[in-house]
Amino acid sequence: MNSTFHREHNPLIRKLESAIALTDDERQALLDLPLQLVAIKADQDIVRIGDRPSRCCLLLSGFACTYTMTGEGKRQIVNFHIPGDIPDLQSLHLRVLDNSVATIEPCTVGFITHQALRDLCRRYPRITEAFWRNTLVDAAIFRAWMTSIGQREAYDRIAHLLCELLVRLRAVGLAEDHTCDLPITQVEFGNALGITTVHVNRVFQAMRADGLIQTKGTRLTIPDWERLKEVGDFDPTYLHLEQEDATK
Amino acid sequence: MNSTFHREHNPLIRKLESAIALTDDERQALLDLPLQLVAIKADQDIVRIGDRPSRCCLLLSGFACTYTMTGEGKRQIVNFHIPGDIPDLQSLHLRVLDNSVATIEPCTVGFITHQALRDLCRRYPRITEAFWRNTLVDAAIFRAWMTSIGQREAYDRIAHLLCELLVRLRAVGLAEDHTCDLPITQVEFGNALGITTVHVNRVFQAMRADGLIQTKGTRLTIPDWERLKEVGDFDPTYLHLEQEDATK
DNA sequence: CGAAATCTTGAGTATAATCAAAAACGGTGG
DNA sequence: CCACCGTTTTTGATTATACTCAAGATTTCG
Repeated sequence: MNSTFHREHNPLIRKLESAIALTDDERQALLDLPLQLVAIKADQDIVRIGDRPSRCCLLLSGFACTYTMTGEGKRQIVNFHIPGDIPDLQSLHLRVLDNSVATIEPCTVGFITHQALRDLCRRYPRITEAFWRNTLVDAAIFRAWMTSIGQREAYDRIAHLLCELLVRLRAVGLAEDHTCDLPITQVEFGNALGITTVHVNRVFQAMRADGLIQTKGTRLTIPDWERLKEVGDFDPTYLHLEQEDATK
Repeated sequence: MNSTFHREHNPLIRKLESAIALTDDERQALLDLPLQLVAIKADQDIVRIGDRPSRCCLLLSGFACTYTMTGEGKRQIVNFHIPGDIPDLQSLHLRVLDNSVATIEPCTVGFITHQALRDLCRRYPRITEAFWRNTLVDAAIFRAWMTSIGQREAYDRIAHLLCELLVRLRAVGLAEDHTCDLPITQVEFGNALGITTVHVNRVFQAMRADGLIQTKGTRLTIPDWERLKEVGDFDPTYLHLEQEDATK
């Protein structure tokens, strides 16, 4: 549980390298980061709103999500997380968490102390920039989701989210060209898109009937990527993936 | 137009100081930042989606907003900006802008080159942190808006936004306890909240009838702050204002 | 195999959208 | 100071997307 496995840092390093070229020193410093590895069951909070954490969590395997709750008990998922993400990186500079992070399926996470991250940032300003940049891409995703939730009808909204997830998964090698494993339930899609589960279900059926998506179990296949992109009004610019091939 | 007026930096310095205590050196470095002052008319884009800017804009006076457009031409405002904000600070690390920024009323902005900001950050890591923190607070605002748009009905959504705006304006000295000047039209409220102008209007009337708000011209008065907070399910934590008095 | 979670279906309803047009407001210039 | 024009706000009638509630089917997993 408390051991440090350097190889586990790979998803993070891969993600940082997609934005900036790391020197050997910088890569080594990242590999030397002490990680506390923890396996977490499905549907468990990793961190909770109101916490004042002294560490961040690096998602190493599995899907997770960031969410908030209204006073009436309604849940809004504001982002999904895939391996390589640090869902609570903002806690490095914001004392109190204004959201919770939960697993969607069984996950392994690596906890990194703020102290270790601060030392790393102090020594390697380019790593600071890369981390900062990551939080800026998250913010861009928030803007895109807000636009979808505020302005698009449910059908297009779902199409947009599916496009985003496929592109993000491809960027970390977790999806083939037009198919991927999505452990997200219809309840969770509803929580993310601001629509009820019942309506998510009806829209999914319509999309299947229209030949836009195919599902078996958690496996999602996109028969016609161009058409899905068009329906979802999807422009991947906001994901700021520098290697363009991932977004095609 | 191209002159440098040190006194104009004040809104930025005030904002940074609300989060971290600046040393004299740091404050002086901020005062020495070269600013290109520009006056901009109402309803003009300051920067536009797709741009690859080489400078950021510091809002010195007036209201502005960040927005995106869907392919169908619908507009989503994702944030309002008040003096002291740097609406496009993310362009320092994300090459392409994925949103536009526009004035809402006549504004004065100060353009700061990326070069100058990078030099400043290199020399003063704590200023880097303060800037990073600012972008993290913006992201927190995005999360809060997403929750509102996705989960709250129009009436509560408007109440929540009015609470946020009043608290933010108080934090920069632009509002008294329970009243402020809001140059935001009902069209713009609709664009920000994901509801139509017609519906915004009907909800405003209901809120006036319920004694939740009073308006004359652009002047907004909140007769019962506690009740508005309750209706809007407003918890100011996400604004991460360290001086708590502003949020009461 | 069996319980729990997830997905699906149906009927009735509500919040908010749409479309169209009128009233009020705010600033400008004669 | 008042007339005028564009913007913003307001009103009305109709429609639609999505919600609610409730229950049944299916899948998943221990």
